[in-house]
Amino acid sequence: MTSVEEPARPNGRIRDAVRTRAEILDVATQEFARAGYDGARVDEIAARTRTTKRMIYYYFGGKEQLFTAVLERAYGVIREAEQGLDVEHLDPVAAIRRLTELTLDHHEQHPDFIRLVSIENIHGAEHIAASEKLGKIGSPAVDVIRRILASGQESGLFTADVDAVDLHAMISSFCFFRVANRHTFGALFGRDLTAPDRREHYRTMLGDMVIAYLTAERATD
Amino acid sequence: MTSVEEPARPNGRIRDAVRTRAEILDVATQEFARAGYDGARVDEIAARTRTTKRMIYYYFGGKEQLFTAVLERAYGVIREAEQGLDVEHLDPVAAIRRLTELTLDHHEQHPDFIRLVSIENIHGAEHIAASEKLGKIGSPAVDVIRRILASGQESGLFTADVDAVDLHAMISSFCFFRVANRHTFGALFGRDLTAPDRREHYRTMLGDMVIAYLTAERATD
Amino acid sequence: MTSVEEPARPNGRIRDAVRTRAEILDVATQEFARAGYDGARVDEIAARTRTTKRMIYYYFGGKEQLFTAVLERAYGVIREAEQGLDVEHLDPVAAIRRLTELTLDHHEQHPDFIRLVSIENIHGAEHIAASEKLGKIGSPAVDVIRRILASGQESGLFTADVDAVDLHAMISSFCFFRVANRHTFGALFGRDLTAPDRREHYRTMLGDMVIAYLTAERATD
Amino acid sequence: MTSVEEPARPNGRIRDAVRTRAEILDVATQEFARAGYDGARVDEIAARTRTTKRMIYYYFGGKEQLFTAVLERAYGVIREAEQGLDVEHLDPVAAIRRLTELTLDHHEQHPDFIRLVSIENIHGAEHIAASEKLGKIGSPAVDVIRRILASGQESGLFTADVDAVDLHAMISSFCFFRVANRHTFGALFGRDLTAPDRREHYRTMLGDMVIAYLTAERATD
DNA sequence: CATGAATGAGAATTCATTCAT
DNA sequence: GATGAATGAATTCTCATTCAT
Repeated sequence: MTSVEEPARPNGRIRDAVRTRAEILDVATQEFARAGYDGARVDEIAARTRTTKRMIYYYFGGKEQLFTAVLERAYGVIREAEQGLDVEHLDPVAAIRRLTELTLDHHEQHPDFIRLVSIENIHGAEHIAASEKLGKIGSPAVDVIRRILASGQESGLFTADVDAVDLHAMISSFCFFRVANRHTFGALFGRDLTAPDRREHYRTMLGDMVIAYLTAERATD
Repeated sequence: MTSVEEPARPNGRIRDAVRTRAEILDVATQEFARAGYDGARVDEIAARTRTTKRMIYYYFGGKEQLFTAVLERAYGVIREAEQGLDVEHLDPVAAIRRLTELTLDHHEQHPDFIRLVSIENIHGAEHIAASEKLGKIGSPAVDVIRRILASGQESGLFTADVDAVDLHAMISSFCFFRVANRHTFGALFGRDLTAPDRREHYRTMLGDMVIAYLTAERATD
Repeated sequence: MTSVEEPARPNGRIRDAVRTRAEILDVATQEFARAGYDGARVDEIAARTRTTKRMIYYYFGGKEQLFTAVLERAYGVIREAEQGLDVEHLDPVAAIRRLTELTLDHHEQHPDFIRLVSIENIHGAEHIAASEKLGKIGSPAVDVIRRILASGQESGLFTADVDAVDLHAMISSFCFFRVANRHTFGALFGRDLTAPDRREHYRTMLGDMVIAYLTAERATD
Repeated sequence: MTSVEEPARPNGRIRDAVRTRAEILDVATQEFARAGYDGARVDEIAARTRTTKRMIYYYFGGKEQLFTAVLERAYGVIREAEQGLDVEHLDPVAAIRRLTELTLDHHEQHPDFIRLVSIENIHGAEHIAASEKLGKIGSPAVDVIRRILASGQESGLFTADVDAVDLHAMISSFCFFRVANRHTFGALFGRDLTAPDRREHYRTMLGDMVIAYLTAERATD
């Protein structure tokens, strides 16, 4: 009889399989983010990996599915980060300000993710649609916003009757644009939206705007 | 002002050349916007034109230059539209609100332009850099904003010490995001940011936010 | 007669081996018949089996040998059926007619076998040549024909001086063609040679033809 | 001005195009006939041609369409040959005998065509179905048979009430089988159905059989 | 100015087979 | 006996670009 008592831990080969898969995803993320879906080369991805092109097909099935897997993992990372948001102990105004700052920082720290999302939009979000993992996953950030808004509205601090998803869109817009469109914006206006010495400026500006909006005096309906 | 009038009576061949060039640009705009730079096919562009593929090379030199020409024309159209902005007869608050509305409408009406800009950003704005026409062209909209801000600040209506380019970025962010990222946003949050029956909602929301920001009560520095 | 009985009580493993082997052959038969030798996929065969691809190599050695094994078993089935032919108690004319009918029926009932034979002919019968089991095995049907012809010629019923192998070829031709070429024939002539409601027609037609040939009045040489 | 008086004849390049196309078809016919659809290699076909693999895709679109074009031409050749059948000046019996002989000869002379038809049947005649040229084209041979049968039946020489398409199937069966299945038949029965010194034997045999069938004494219905 | 034919270089994908356990 | 992971070598197909006229 062969040894049946295999350790519960995966053996070396399986462990390698997991690592190889992750390595392919790492490289593919960079390559897709760098060149777009059609611009990325499976050959190039393979070359920058310790495995062969053949393994990409073995693990993922094809370029399309590889891109989907890249997206899935990228969104997963974002979700994890959002789950780590810890702002609800602050008062509503401070919480929103902190949230906008963290959102801006986070976008700045993940330019590849931003690019992947731009690319996926060029392709009509078809990979998200094809993914089982990525159907309406919502976002922890929206949940956080929803709770802060409820708290702020209850206390009368927030006068705006704004929806959490819409506010999330509003906040994300600037954070996303700042990174995604920095090349054309820089080229056309000569201003680098992601210059480190202007980061604080934009963090403040975005926070000011959102807070101003939420707390503005409003005529009684 | 540059001469907008075409020279009187170009002969038939020149006229055809102009028309052919325009036709190629029309089709190429759609095709690049649809599929991205690498996803677009020169064959496909040619096939949807009354001329042949050879003409694309004759007129533009290659795919790269064709894309640059597409970008140049697209930005030109935007600039022309911005030059038509007529809001300075309004009081600063109304002017800003009107400007945000027009900006939002304009983005919605030009999804292909939005896509081209996303695509150009994926490619690091290298075509803008290579273009002679598109160096730091700025934008008439920024000039308009600059003048409104000056007026509003002078009159004390605007308390914020905001820069015109930054405010332009802020306004554009939401308008751009709403169109560019509508696919992923819709897929992930189940909300169509460009649904016609929500357009008014977003116009108001964006205007409210910008106005709130500009007019917020501020502690004296 | 060869021993048909399996050895008493093979142990479980052997039994499994026998069953696994048979299962692979079943699936491989379908797959080769469906797609041809080169069109068949070892992966596909394995996937439709309860075992793995590795087992195919373990049991058969490779795709080539698997196909040979499929052929060997298919010819074996045919031979067994032919051995069951029981027409010699009939008078020669009735016996030939019955034989043609059974042959026609049998071909119709084994379209996969027909396809395998077509495929093997495309490959110049190289697998038969490579097989130890399939060297000039002849066919029980030919033996039956030989005996009927001898009887018919002896009694003067059959006037034709025909060879058993040739007559077998003649009978098989139509039965084979009717199944093997039904797709092209149907597509080109709009007639389905294997339509159930025409089966009786073709059985009669073939029998008539063979009988007419064997019993035709002939000038004395 | 450039010379407008181009000769009505196609110029050198076009002429080459026609020749190149024909050359590709020649080689592809051999290669597909030799190895089957899946066994054939586009690379191999290209290598045996004066052009490159790229041209095969330029001219035909792909392997599938190339095979279809090969089939179309092969069937075209057959039809042309059948249109040259000149047997109707003979009396019905002689005409049928001559027709069977010519059919047998023709199959023997076109083994590649036979193989292509076998291959197409393995693939369910899908390429014929996809071809615009090859939909129910029927066959001139059937028309000839139809007229001979009518004449023979009218004169009372032919007693059989046989349909022309069925008789064509019957005659073709043997001619086809003799070539298509010669490898397996030879391997299993040790008889070469296409041995030159047996050709006359089979021509006679087939003619005898068909004539016997058509002229057999029949009980009055 | 205009055009159909041509193409080199490369791209994604597949397949039978083997290895480590 | 049995198995999932791995893979080298091919295979089909594509694409931007240029040539001859």
